Amino acid sequence: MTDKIKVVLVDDQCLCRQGLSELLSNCYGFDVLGATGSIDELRTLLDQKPDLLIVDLRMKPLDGISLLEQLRSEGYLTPAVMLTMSDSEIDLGNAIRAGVRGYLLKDMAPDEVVDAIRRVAAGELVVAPTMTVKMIEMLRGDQPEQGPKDSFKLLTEREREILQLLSRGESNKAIALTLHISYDTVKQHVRHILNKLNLSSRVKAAVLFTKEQGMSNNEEPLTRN
Amino acid sequence: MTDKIKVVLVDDQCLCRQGLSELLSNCYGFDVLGATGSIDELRTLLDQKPDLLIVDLRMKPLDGISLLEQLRSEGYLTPAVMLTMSDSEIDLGNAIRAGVRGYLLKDMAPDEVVDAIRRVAAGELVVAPTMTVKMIEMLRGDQPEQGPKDSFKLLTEREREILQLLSRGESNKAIALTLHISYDTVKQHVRHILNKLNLSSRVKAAVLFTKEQGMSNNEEPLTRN
DNA sequence: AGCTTATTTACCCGTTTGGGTTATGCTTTA
DNA sequence: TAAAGCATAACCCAAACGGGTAAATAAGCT
Repeated sequence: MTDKIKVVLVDDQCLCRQGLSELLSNCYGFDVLGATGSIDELRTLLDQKPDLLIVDLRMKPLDGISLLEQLRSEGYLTPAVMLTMSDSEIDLGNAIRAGVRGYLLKDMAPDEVVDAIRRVAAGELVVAPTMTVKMIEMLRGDQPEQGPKDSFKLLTEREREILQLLSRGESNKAIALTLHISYDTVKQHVRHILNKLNLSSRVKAAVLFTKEQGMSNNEEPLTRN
Repeated sequence: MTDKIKVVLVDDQCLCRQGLSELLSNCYGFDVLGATGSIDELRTLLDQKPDLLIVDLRMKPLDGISLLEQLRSEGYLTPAVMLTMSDSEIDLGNAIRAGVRGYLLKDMAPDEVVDAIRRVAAGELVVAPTMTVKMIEMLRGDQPEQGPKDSFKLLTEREREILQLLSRGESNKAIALTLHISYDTVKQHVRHILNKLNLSSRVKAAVLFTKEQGMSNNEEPLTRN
């Protein structure tokens, strides 16, 4: 008989943490070393050499993927499963590229989750059934995905216009003045941009856009203020 | 006898605006069409076809240079004088590149200012005496300036490290976690970065850095959250 | 005539930023 | 030894931002 599977849960939402912790603790074969939303606490838990990390994707201030990348860069290579609410293929892609061994959805049935985790621990690579469809679409090149360039096509003309100003470092208020529209409208556009590009801050949007734009146009320097 | 010089003052600080307005109004040969800190009001003033704009550099939300660029792009080519507190050679450089006909300092003696404005209106290109030194230094290549690449040399190693994370879209809190230092320390570093690069927002810093970095390293995609 | 999408505006709320200031160790340089 | 620079940290405050929600108008498609 194999040893119990030692898992550590990382989620900044206390409820999910506790829920899954309960669930796994009551299942045969699991040893929940700890459940935390704090990186520092996570580090101490890692000393107990878990077999598997179960990580939430959307966390503040550091999302699951960045967290994993950081741990990897520090030498912690413990396999990880992403457990998240997001059914976005973009998130899935990012997670896979970050090397997770599983991508599970929080709305899966409890036993499905447990089963999936068990399979990952056994070495399988498990993706939530709902997501496999999206994976196939991605691979089939339905939307070649990958290239963020394509993401920009999702934006409307106006949104691209705003993204451009945003990428020049202009504040929402400044953009409003420039385009002669209200501050609230700009905010709304920015919200849409962030949603469509699946980003969470204007800085990321600006950087992404800048990279894609290429340094083709190096005209005006960024000005103070 | 020539007509009076029709000037429009643009400054978001009411005091300076009024002060200069008073000053010029009491001088022979000036016709102050208006003094405003609002862009909309400025537009209506422009209908009176001023001969000269006197613009402050540091204004919120749109700085003087951006403002000028915007006006230029709309077809208003009225000559402009920059009147500012900043004795930074970087600001001077930006202003000159933006095509201002004069760069004056707010701490110049009143009659000097008036005189300088008169000369600009007459077609001269006037730079505050204090600043000419800096101009010469710039030209002499003391710091070849220009290339923002050089600006980064002003940053310490730590600051560059933080700028890099900042340019990945990480929040101050996330950077703090990543580097295992306090949130306040990160803020302090960011402040220094913005000061040294003469920028006013992390977005500008991120974009600048991204452009300089070149898209050489396209590894990790920006992740949600 | 309905339906969808794009654009616009507004309000509320909590978090993040930017700026000012102060201060303590540590290293390097004058 | 003194001065200067760096990394660290803390506190305060006002402004900006991100997210949720709602809604009005216009244009286009079915």
